[in-house]
Amino acid sequence: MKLQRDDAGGDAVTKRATPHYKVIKRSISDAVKKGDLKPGDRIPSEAELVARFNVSRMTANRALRELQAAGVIVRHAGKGSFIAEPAPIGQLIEIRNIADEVRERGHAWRARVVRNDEERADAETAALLQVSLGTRLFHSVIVHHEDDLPIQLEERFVLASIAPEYGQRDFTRATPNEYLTRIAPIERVEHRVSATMPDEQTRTLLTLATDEPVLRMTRRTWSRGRLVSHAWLTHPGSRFELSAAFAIDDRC
Amino acid sequence: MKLQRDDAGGDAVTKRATPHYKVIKRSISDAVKKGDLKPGDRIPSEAELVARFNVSRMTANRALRELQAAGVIVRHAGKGSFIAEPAPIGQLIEIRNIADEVRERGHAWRARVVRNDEERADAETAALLQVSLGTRLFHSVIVHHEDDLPIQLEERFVLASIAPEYGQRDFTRATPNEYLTRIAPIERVEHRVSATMPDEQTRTLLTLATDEPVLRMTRRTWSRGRLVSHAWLTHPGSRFELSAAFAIDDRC
DNA sequence: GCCTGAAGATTGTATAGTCAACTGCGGTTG
DNA sequence: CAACCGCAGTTGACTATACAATCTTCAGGC
Repeated sequence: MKLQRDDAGGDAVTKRATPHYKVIKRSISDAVKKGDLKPGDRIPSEAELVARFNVSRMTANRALRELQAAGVIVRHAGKGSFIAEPAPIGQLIEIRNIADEVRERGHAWRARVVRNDEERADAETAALLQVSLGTRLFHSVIVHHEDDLPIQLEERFVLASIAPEYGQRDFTRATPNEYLTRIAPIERVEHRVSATMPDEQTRTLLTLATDEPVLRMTRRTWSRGRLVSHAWLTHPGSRFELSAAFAIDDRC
Repeated sequence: MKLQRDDAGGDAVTKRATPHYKVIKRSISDAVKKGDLKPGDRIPSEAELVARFNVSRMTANRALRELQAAGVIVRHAGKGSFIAEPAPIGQLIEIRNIADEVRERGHAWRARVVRNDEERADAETAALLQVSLGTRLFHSVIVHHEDDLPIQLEERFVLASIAPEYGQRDFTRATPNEYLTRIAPIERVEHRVSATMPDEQTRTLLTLATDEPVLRMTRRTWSRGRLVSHAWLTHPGSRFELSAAFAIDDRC
């Protein structure tokens, strides 16, 4: 007695039945969105879903397991499944690759390499990269343009041992970020964003007005257990915005 | 011929076997981290995993399906499974509730409510909330302190119809954000972050030095299909940083 | 040479059942 | 009364099998 994929409705609609596990997922996350189910509420057990939707337990299990992975519900063996507290930890903002972002807006991305030298870590840079004095580093300064308008100043320090060819790369074609993510699998990234007033050199390179503040992002990346790169990404406050949208639907 | 949960090793270790599907997931994501598998590489099919790990196809399927959900691999019926491109869209930054954040740092959170009035939408606010002129709104201005030091100015407009008690709430105890997320299920949130110079009132309320820039976050939230709140969250550039760390391990 | 169609590989979905581990409850026992 | 035991409900992990949809490959026919 096999279900033939059109069991639920039974009437018209021969086009394409939605999978059973998705039907169950939707029925629950819709109830959450409508407010019928609130955080802490108990939801039907797998056995009850088996009876109500006429599916096997594996199918009900898959629906609930995916809802748990999405953070919609929490489950506990022996007790049951319950609606989760709503995203207790705040929202997320997306940080993109500057070149992709510019191109996606339909503009041309251009980069001017101000410097790209190999040097030995002094007191300051050794602290930044958590290495000992004299460690070989690359130090690059690049200005990124959107249609000839400078929108990002990138100053970056990279461990020479992890990226020996960094000094020879042509960063007018692909960003250091693109190069580094390709040669070294990134294990961890840390971002910090703050608003400051630029120093004289930054003001010149980004052609800023005298009173214009900048949005400065500090990005550190780890690979194979080591901190491999430290970058300051500086944007004119007037010509750049970090932005992101987050929709609950993504979780269902 | 049932496997008794200690099949793999067979020798010591009676403590607690890791589930088979997790063993498979780790073996693949470890190979990605070590660099043995690179983006675009083909990984064993479900049938091959069945043979290699001596599990049923459903178990191999679960491992691969979860790796796909995590964005580690991409799968295509008829072709096979392949290592995904490395997070093609950038990293994510976390945006937290200001009160939680302050408390987590071990400091006291305090709020001063500068105003919290009901008003009718004028041209400017009607545009912000995408409503018609004269719609009833609440308009609140709150200064958040970390141990008596002002760290956030929150100016917020809220649809009165969705939160009729907003004007009576005591926001020195719980933030508007906490209140709103409790009474209305949030469907969508949009954030924009930029660096600007503050106006005179902002400078006064946050006790800023004359040349100090601010980090301004614009947050809009939707509930039940409507834009219900528009907020400007303004931080002194010198006393606040958005930050976030992202580890690949989270996906496995 | 080129189109067609069959076969095989691969993933997607689903069923039916098993054993294990955890939780809460009620009844039994000391 | 309190401690213990066992049972029912629940989730977690797994097996074995089945059929459908999609894609590749290759042989056969024109």
